Amino acid sequence: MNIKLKDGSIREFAPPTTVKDIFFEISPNLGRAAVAGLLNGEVVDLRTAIEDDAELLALTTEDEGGMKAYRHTASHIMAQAVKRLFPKAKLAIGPAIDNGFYYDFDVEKPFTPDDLEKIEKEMKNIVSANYEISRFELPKDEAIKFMQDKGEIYKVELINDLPEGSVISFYEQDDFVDLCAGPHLLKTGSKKFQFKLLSIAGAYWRGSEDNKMLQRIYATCFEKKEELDKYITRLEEAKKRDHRKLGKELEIFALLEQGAGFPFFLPNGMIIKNALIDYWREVHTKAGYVEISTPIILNRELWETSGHWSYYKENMYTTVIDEEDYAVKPMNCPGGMLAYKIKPHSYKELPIKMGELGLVHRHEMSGALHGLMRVRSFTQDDAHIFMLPEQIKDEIKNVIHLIDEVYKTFGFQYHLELSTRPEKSIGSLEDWETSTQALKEALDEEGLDYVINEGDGAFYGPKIDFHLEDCIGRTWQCGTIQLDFQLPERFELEYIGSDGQKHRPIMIHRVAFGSIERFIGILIEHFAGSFPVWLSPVQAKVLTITDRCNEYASEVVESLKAAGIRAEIDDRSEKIGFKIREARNQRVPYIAVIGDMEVENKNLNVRIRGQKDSVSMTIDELARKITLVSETREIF
RNA sequence: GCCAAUGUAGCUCAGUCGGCAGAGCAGCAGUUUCGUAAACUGCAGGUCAGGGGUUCGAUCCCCCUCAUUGGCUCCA
Repeated sequence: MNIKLKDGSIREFAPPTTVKDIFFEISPNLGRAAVAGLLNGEVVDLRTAIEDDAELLALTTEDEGGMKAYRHTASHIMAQAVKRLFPKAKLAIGPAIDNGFYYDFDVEKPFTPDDLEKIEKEMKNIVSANYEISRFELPKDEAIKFMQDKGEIYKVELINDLPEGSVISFYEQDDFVDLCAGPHLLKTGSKKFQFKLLSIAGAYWRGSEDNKMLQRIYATCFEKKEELDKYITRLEEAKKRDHRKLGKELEIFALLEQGAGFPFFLPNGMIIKNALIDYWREVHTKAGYVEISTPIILNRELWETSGHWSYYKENMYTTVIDEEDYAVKPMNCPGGMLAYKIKPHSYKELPIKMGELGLVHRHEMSGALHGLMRVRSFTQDDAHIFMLPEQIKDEIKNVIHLIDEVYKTFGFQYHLELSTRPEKSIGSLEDWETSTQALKEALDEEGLDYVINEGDGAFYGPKIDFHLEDCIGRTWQCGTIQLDFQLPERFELEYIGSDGQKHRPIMIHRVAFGSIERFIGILIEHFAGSFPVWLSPVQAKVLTITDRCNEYASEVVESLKAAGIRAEIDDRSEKIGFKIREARNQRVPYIAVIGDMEVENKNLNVRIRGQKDSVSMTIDELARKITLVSETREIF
């Protein structure tokens, strides 16, 4: 395990043997440093133990394991506070999570925001009291009885599920005892906890909607006040960038109650959407794709062939017309399969890359809808690639390159995940093996890092997912490359090989944006509304200082428009400061101001977004600059 | 779908312990002609999400519906 030392350097660390044994016994799941553990039968602060070791200087809580112990101890403190205030509350689980922790409770009445304040206050009392935290173990039957006596039915269920003979540990602070694998800090006030209760939410017991819904309290927790503040500032920053807020302000899209989950795209939004589509076509044409368009509505027979009618029906919009069942497409694939089948294909044609910007509709659960990120109708930038088995690796590489090129255009960082065969799957083990191997080799040969998610693939084939990282560190799964063993079978796709025999092609689905609507949502947040020039709904705005300049200003706008630039005039009789404020709020990248001086000199005073000082230039200079920045899709 | 909260003017939000509904911004009409992030005056704008109930009277209390928001993956 690696330890971060006081001087910031990282070094390998073998825990002292006496600590090591217990250390891993206490926190088998962490596998990394904890802040507290057992040493010679006693709970100790491991950091002290480590500091005592001549070779080791410090184990910082920047180490994830350490932070986990903090957060988990904080969750116990919260549980204790809740038990004090609501003695009837039953405890479920309370793990540490990214940036904080939560605890699930079964309470008669759901918590209110007022309760949160009270709980937080009580937690602070517990921290101030600085209770010792001690650990004890019980055999399974006694552990069950212990929790039964306390009426903690959820804990009893948890213990029941633990394997026979396993060590069942409890942590106790003051009069509060909780079943827990640890690790924890030594005292409830070992360090002043920097926490803040964030929200109340319903959550099913063990995540299953068949179970009772419990009340979950989410909280954030850090070691240092500055870290907590930083995290809260980040949440606020994310809120400012929220695409739902900016989408409304910048008139990009609208969500109306007449169509929950069906976004309306407004003129500004359509400029962005069309610019993305133009770009998409440019990139795909260059990469040898052809484009098709398949119908939105198709009959039941097709969806039975594809399997959607039996497996996906509850998410599809269906209707009966002339006594025949129809469904609105939730995916483009079945139509794409039919398009391939329209004529016989020779091996010489493969690979065939058929792209489709397909509008799909899915009946998502009402509670899952979220702005443009989770909608019920969206455009997938889909493509199906039909190929020979020996073409898999190269084609995967081509797709990886293409998606990489697309993401770089927006300045996105991303990471890759490879998902392998799940337990329930179709296709022969041999097919899975060769195709998973092809995906791996493609990634390895490109020298790419990736995470492997064993058993996380689709039932019909392995896949590579692209997870975008936006500028405030959140990740979004967008691109995906999926092999599919199912549809070519179901649709009996064929090609004629060099042997004159019929063979089944290998097929992949892939998307780069994923959903154009969602991608726009991500772009809004990534750029905080300040889109690159090529996507900006208004690229240049011409502002007049007095009415005397209106005529010249109109000429300027006309010549910018003639150069293919999206330009607008603001010749209202308002003060220049006011007009500039509005143009800036609209995130217009080039603001040209025209007063008597500019009319006389036949030039412009231009403010470029993100630059402090304005510059003088001619109309031609501005037009050339915008055209260049737009064509190169520069980001600024 | 489930739990909870929310829904008042185009936007952001006050308000009514049940008695004719408010502000700022935006809009419109004037005035102002101004040099880099908010000029001034006036006008207009609402079946208080929709439906039902209780009441002399409901935007407010109760019920239903719709929509929105935070969650429903993190396993003692």
